[in-house]
Amino acid sequence: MIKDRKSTGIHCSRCMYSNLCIANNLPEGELFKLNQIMSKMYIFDSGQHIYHQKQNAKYIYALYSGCCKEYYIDHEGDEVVKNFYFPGDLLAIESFTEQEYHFSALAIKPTQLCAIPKEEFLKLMNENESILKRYIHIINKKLNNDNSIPVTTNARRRTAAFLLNIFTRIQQRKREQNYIRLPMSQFEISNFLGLAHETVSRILHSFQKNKIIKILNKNIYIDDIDLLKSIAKSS
Amino acid sequence: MIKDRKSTGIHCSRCMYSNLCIANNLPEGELFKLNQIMSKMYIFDSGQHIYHQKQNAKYIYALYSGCCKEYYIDHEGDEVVKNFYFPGDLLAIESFTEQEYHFSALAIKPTQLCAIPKEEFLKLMNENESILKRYIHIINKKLNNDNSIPVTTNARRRTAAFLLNIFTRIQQRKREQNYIRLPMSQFEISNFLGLAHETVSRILHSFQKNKIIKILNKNIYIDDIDLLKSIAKSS
DNA sequence: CGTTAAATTGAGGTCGTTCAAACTCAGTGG
DNA sequence: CCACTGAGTTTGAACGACCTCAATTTAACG
Repeated sequence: MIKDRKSTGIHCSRCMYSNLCIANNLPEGELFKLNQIMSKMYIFDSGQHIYHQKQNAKYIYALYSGCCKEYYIDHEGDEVVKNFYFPGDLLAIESFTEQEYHFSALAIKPTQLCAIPKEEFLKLMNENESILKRYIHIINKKLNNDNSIPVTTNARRRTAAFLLNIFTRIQQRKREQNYIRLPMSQFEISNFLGLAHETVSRILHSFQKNKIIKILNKNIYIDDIDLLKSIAKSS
Repeated sequence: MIKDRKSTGIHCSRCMYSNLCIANNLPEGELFKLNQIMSKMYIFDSGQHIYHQKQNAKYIYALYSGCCKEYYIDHEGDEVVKNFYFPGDLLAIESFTEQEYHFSALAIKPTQLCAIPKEEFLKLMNENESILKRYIHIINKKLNNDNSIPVTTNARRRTAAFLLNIFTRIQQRKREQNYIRLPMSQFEISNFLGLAHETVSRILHSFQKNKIIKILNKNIYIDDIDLLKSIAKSS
């Protein structure tokens, strides 16, 4: 569903997550111009697609609320999850200078997104130094973080790194919370980590046995974050 | 060693690889300004460092000739190779908005680099739309290519994908060449692919046995690129 | 030509996968 | 309110890919 952004009352200056997003630290004039070009909100239910691979890419998106997964289907027909996105994250920036979206994006929670028209945004960057700097900074962070889970390590380490990554990102958004309500299934986690879903299940339960985490339905409580960190680092 | 770039006679307008680099398709005025800020050439022998992790990051670099590896040392003290770079490639862009370099870079061939001062370059991007567009395009390509070898696949597939990647990049630079002179050791390849170096050796020789490649010292001849491609795709 | 690094080859062990089956839980309809 | 359903998860067992360790051969370079 598409809504007029202004009618929703949503504005970067009132957004809880603007500090994570493009709007962070922008001078008032640039913030105003940025909101001018973001005229639309896209709203999706769980299970709905934001966009499909190879679809014409007119927008990038700032996630306002909810959660998405970005994925593609490989040659064997298996899903490969490239990333998960939370409020304040930008979607589709890897397709910014491309005609078509590289991946597909799907809402795994009810999700609202601010649509950023690429043409107008490029012009804004050209004319506003703070927006340019901010955008390049965001791309650079993506360049560094997307590689944060090493190419190859054992499954325990990958899984620990994943939990920490999600936990950190949720902590940044909601303060003082020692548990994660994982929005994605273990199957999706396994497709993200490149592991069998049985392996993910086994490792989560071995973490629980070692009193590192506690699993209650989809809630995961972090009991020993230091141990989790040491597992994520060392082999 | 550092040289004055002008004195070397090097200029984007005469560079064989400018089409791969920032200079691609720039209007003359922007090309001129770009060359104005690139006042220095950095020259290294094999085995010398371009920069070290955590070193103050004043420049990004355009590789003019030679070859580099980008790497870091993990918590176990093992080398993790993030990428290899060829003429026309940009180094250190992931540190563009950071104080310090994220990784270390080392010449694995005698190498010349055009140093691009970050501050001046940012100003250029702000004032010149073509340079901005071009740079964002380059970052986006990096974002997409760095993830081109899937998180997890079997060693055969990774190795095939690696050979194709290197082969394609060398083909782009030197026309009509059905062999690769690999500038990096099998040990470095294994550190890039996240495999044991013995595994890399075994797989290369299994490719040779299957008449996909021919290995002569460090030269690798591609005899059946279609088969190599199909290995890189399917599991 | 000699020294050292790089590559090859083999054997054994381990981690993660695959296949199969059982279980849990939320949602649906009777 | 309860049985049924199906997706998601758990658990077990066996296999196989890749790693590790060790020994040897080959290539690189002063």
